[in-house]
Amino acid sequence: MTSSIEYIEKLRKSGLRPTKQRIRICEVLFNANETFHFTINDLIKMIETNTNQKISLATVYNTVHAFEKKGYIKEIAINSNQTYFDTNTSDHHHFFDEKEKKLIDLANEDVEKFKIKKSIPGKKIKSIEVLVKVDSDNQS
Amino acid sequence: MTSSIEYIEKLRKSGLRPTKQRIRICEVLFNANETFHFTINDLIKMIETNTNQKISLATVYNTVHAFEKKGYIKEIAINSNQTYFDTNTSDHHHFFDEKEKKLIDLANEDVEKFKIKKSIPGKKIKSIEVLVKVDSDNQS
DNA sequence: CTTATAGATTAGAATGATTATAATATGTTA
DNA sequence: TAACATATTATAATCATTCTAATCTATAAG
Repeated sequence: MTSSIEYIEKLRKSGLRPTKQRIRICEVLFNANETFHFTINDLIKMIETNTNQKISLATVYNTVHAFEKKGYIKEIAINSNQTYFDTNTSDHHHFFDEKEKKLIDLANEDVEKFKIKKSIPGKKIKSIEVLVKVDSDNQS
Repeated sequence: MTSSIEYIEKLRKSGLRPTKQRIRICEVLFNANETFHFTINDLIKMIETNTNQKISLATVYNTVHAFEKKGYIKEIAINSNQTYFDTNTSDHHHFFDEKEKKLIDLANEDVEKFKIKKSIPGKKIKSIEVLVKVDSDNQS
């Protein structure tokens, strides 16, 4: 459990005004014991849990994008009609079950190190993401 | 250049009726010298080039999904508001320039082989996709 | 060659995530 | 405390994608 005072500090330090809404979103995202994946909709449901405070949809989008820009959360590259985010900002990868639309962390240590042997002139690598799509074992 | 007769065969063989629209889409997708990446919108523009034939948006979506299911094209896992497809169905990876929304092929040979050291009970691996996000060299 | 019909195409409406707008509220600095 | 830049909000707008249900067509059977 991190107190809201620390979130206020955190927000201020990165140039984001510590508003009620942002602090609440910090609590929801960063008080959990483990990191997790979420969509905007998931987040809204979590925000509304144990609170009668409601946060406008627009604010949730704005805040999530602001947090992403500051590196507090990461967007995950998958094909889905909804955007998935991850509170685990460390370097790691994912399994994705397309049927259940479920993401599972794949630690960096669980992927053998590999190098990209090609480069693009004028461009530099920002990130490398491995997405392992999985399917149920029992094929019908 | 593949003649439309071959596309008719190809479609019939996979249980898809060879309609004017599907044949035209085959021509656009598979007559090119090199494989390429496209969105539905790109495809519509290509279809309308050099032809006065118009294909309904719904048909383009239906056909693209049918072709994907048959394995003629592949969907690429990236974060974008639009879905990207690839006429290169072989095992390979991608660079992605988020600013320019541009995909570049990354051949399998250009990625060092690596193993996934973790598995998920009851699930089996369907595909492994590496996405290398790139950025302009000259940072402002 | 006709006909019957399952499957395909179509225009347009519906959906749903995301973004824009512009009015109101609030944190911060002087 | 005032002034102002920034944030929040409800709502509308956007835009890709999917749905609908009417019309059309490839094809298999007679």
